[in-house]
Amino acid sequence: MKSPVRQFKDAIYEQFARIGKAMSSPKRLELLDLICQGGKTVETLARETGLSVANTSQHLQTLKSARLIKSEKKGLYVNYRLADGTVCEFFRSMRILAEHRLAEVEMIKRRFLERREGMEPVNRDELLKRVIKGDVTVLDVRPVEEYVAGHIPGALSVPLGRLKEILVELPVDQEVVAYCRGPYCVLAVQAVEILRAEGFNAIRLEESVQDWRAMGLPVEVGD
Amino acid sequence: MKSPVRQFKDAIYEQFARIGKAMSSPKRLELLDLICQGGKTVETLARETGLSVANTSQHLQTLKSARLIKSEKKGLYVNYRLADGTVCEFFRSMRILAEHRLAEVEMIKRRFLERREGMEPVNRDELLKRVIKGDVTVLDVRPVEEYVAGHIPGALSVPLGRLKEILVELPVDQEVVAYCRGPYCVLAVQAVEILRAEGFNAIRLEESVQDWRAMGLPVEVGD
DNA sequence: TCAGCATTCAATTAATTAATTGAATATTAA
DNA sequence: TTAATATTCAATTAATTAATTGAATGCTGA
Repeated sequence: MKSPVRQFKDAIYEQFARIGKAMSSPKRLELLDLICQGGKTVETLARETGLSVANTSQHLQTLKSARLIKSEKKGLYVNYRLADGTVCEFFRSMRILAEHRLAEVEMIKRRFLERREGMEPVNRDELLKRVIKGDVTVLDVRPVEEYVAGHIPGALSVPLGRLKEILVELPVDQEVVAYCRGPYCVLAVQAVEILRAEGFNAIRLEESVQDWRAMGLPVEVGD
Repeated sequence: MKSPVRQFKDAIYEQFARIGKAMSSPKRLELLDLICQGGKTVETLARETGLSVANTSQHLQTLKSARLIKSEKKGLYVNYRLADGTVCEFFRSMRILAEHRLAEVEMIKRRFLERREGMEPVNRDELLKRVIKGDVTVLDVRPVEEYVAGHIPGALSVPLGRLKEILVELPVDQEVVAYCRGPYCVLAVQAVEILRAEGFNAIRLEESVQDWRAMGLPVEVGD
């Protein structure tokens, strides 16, 4: 028979572990990361992650039962969104801890990016300063909904698929900075490749809107 | 065949999930929480958590392979300690997220404490101010090693087991504040019970040294 | 009311993980 | 060298979890 103190501790740590369990599956983390960019339907999330819809739905329910996300039925679709802004901050702190403690993360990133061009070392603080100052053209290459849910002030919404159509409207004399969902999203990498092929002086900003917000900088909502 | 982008994402989120997996077991979280208080041997950790030594050792190796803790052989004993102060901060942010999102945590705590006395509502900010100002007697009722690893400046090390011997040395006119490993550790609760039974005006500080540090307050190391 | 669609549920299989036990290893002191 | 002790390893069992499939539910517009 367990002592009351032991029962209490077991019960408490079991609760804490609900968060850990929810965040112990790679696919669930990918889903959560996507949901940090704004509410999404099951189908959208399934498409983005390469999971089956049924499997996606199950993972979402796991996240939901850990109270990390909420769902809301809108007509035919179910929209999943973060339960709370603090969940996004927590996910970010997990990402940062992993980057900090697990050298593998940096290795995987380097191995992936080294074949792709446009990834020469950039002075990130310097780049951020120029973005803040507004003397570069900033492109948000995520889907429009994510731009609407929150973007860097002054950024133009140019989803990757529409980038080519829009090229002619960009000022040729100004540097172009593309950003997406963060360091592990490849949309901005691809955007920079396209822009450079067209002769633009383009560069990628690794930071996401969430990083931007975490740095205490203002985020613009809507279009 | 998976696309290179998918391979990249799978690899990255798999790394993130290492942290989540390590933190998905209640017992492992309890071990990690204990290690946040300072380095400990396998045996000590096994005793504190009620796990078998072999089982404790296995959990510790899981935490170690996620790079959350480090081990160091000291003679006959193996000492496990945090890999990094940021791990403790991360654990704390998980605890706070759980408290914030999971109403069950508050319920479990209330249910446990309501039978125990000395838990009437306390103005926590007010209490903290008095502790900071130093016009109360502050007792650190954790084991001595934990006190040595870091304690609230001005606190006296009085491990729970030795509290009764030391009672006569306490000033009777001053309020006594006891603290331990945080809100889910019961040492300070028990200390307050003993102190009150002896006629002291005693109160529990829920905050741990880690909370104290996180609030930007100084922590004293050594004795 | 019916057809079409998004999502969830239920059942199955495969894979992973926790706990237990007893043996093995490594260090220290006799 | 040996005995004692702390820890880890290896093997087993029980439990949990992920992915898959096909059926069920529930909403919308015809």
